[in-house]
Amino acid sequence: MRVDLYAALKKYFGFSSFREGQEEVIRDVLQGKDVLGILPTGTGKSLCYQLPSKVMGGTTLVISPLISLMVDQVKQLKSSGFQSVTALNSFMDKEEKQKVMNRLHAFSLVYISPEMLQNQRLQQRLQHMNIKLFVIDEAHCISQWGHEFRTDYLKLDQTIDLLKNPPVLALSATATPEVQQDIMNKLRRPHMKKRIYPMDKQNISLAVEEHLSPEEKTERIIEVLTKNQAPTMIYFSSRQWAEKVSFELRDRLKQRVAFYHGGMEQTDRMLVQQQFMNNQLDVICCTSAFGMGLDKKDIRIVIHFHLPPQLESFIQEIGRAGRDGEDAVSLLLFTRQDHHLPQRLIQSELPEKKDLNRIFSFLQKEREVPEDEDIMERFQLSESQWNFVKFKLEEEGMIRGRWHQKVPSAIQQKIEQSLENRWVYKQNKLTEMMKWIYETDCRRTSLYKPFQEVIRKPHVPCCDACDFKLDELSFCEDYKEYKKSSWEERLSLIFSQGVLL
DNA sequence: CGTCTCTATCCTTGAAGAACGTTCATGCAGCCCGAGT
Repeated sequence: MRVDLYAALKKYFGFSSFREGQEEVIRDVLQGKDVLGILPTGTGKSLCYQLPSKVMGGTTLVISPLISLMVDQVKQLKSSGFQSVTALNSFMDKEEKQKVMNRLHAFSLVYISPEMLQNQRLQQRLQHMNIKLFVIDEAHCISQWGHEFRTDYLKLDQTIDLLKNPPVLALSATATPEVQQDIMNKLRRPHMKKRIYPMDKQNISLAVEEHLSPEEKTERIIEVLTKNQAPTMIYFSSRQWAEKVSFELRDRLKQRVAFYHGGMEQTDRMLVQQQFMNNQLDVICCTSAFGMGLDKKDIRIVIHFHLPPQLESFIQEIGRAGRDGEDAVSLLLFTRQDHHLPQRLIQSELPEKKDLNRIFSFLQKEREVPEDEDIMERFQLSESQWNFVKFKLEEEGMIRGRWHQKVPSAIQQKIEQSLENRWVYKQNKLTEMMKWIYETDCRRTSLYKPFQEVIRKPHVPCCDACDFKLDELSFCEDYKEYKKSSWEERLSLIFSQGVLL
């Protein structure tokens, strides 16, 4: 198929040139290749499937991890003139869903969650459609969330088969070679065309500091944010701490501070995010719930109050700073005890060997698989722990719906082995993170080395091991600009962004 | 000495009620039946 890509780009999107990587990915996709695209945030990953979808016709299916991401995308596309776009999700009422389902073939872009994709009715519907392209947005979720947390991410390969193997495009902003391989393995597409672009941020200075206690960390944050006033994110691994520190900061800083985590009401979450976007809040104390799909360009400071469980998470989180290309800073604060928290999180995520054995012998006796809640209650398992076991049993064909078999010892051993591997993997990831915080050589080099061969020279002071001194830093954002604007301007800003629900 | 933890989606298999499109499978015990000794 010969297409004038530039004409199409101009016609449908109004741009006259591509950003780095877009054209290469699109050409591969149009040639029907399976593509793994790792493009840095802000390069417009969505264009990589939106343009092909226009050119190829038929339907492009986009797997997306968050309803809010899907809704944003659909809203944005519709406002720029793309009509045949939809997002199937649980927020739709029955009627609307039925309506969309009946004319699903008429949509050129369909956004959907991996969970909903497992719906049998939907699968049957999709089987008889002309699916031209299967896109996985935020594809690192396959590797990062698929194994325990959202195991439906590991079932995508089966669905792709069911759809008679359309070309697959997996997109992400951060993936180590290891994660890239895992994505390809889990999709059972070992020969994807790799389009990998550097992800080291040349405008972020890195600093790590050891402290003696959480209180000392808090004092340090107050010190830094008193001197530097600019949009700031502070990452926590605990909801409680996020709230606690946000109250403390609210009392003692000039800046407007709020917290954000997954335990909050949807409406509160949206409110906080919108306020932060509109510069009505300066500092957000958040857990990892905040960030994916966040498109604020002028975040200047990202602070880590706790240790992320792996370097990938850390890189993703600091990558939210300085998307406008201007100078930004990452500061990680740790104490000698801090590895306990990620350690406990790993434990709560994976079952133990004895849990496995108890489940196996239970299935030996029982006829039916109980409801998820019942089995979790019975064996005192977290959702992730049961998800892990359940998926492994399904993968081996031991469970299908309500039915199950007695698990032969060979398969028991196989599952035990994969559990063991997973423990080792997670443990190693944490160790890698720990090693990095005690690193004495250049932090930039050691941080990005696992991701890419060549690390580019930063445009800003590099890191605290090189030439960066946090105490000499002085961000002083000018908030006047916003405060001056009239209520009409502010209102139109709010309307143009739109709100979910 | 005791502390004590993150991330999201979906309610899918219905069965007597209007609007194209589609249609399928699991494990196992126990029973019946017919063939071979």
